[in-house]
Amino acid sequence: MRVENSFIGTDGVGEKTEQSIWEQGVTHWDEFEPSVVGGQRGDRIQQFIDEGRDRIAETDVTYFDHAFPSSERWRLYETFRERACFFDIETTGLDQDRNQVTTVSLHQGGDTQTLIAGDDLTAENLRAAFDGADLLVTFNGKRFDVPFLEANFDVDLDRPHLDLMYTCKKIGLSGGLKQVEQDIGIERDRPDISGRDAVRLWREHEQGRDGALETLVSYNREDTVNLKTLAETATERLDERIFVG
DNA sequence: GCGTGCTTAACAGCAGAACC
DNA sequence: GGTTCTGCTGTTAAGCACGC
Repeated sequence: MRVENSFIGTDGVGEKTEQSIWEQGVTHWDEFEPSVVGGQRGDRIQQFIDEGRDRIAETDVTYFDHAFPSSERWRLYETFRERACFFDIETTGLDQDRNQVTTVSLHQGGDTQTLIAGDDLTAENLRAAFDGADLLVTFNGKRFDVPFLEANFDVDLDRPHLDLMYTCKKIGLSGGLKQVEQDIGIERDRPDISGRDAVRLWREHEQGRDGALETLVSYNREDTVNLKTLAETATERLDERIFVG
C-alpha cells in the first residue's frame, strides 16, 4: 500500500471511515470525490490529498510521518522505500553510558557500508552516512540503536523511523530479530552467532585474534541487509490484511 | 433545529518486549 | 540486566451526518 491509498492522514478520519471509503470502491486519491463521505470531512480529505501530492513530489516523508498514526507508519515504506536507510549497530553491552558502539552497518540504495570503531566510526562519518536517509528502518532501533548512537556521538537521528519490531508484532511475529527472520524463512550464513557473540568477537579483535573482526562485520552486515527483506515481507502481509484494494 | 448514533481524538495507566 | 517506547484498553468529550 502506498500513501496515495491512505485517507487516515486526514484529521477526523480514522480506521473505520477509511475502511468505509475503500469499501465504496475508492482506493486511491485519484478516485476520491468529497461526496463519498460528505460535508466538511470530504473537504478535509480533499485538502489532505492536494497537500499530500505536493509533499510526495518533495519527498517529504516527515509530513506523512506526522499525519499518520504511529501504528500506520508502515504505510510510508512502499512510497519512500528508495529513501529508506536500514541500519544496525553492534556494541560492547546494553548500557549506552558505559558501553561503546563497535560497528554500524547501513544499507541504502542497494549498497551496504560498515563503520568500525577505532577506524572510520566517527560522528562526522555517521552524519555523512545518514545524510539523505529520509526514512530509517531498524529492529527495535527506537529503543536501542538510535539512543545508543545519539548518546555516543554528536548525531541527530530525529527523523521518520519505521521500527520493524512493532510492524512484525502487528502480523503476529514476535521473539527478536533472529526468531522473526526464521519465522518468515530468511536464512543466515552464520545462524549460530548472537548479539552476545558480537561482544565476544570485539574483545577477541582487541586481543588481536585474526578473523574476529571480519566475522563481527559480516554478522552486522547480515543483520542490516536482512532488515530489507523483513520490511518487504511485513508490509506486504499488512497490506493483504487491511487494504481493500 | 433537534435528537440519535457513529466516529475520532485525547488522555491515562499498565504491561510487554527486545536490544547487545 | 537497564531501559523505555509502543500498543492496548478504557474513559470521556466533541464533532459530524442523517432523518425527522
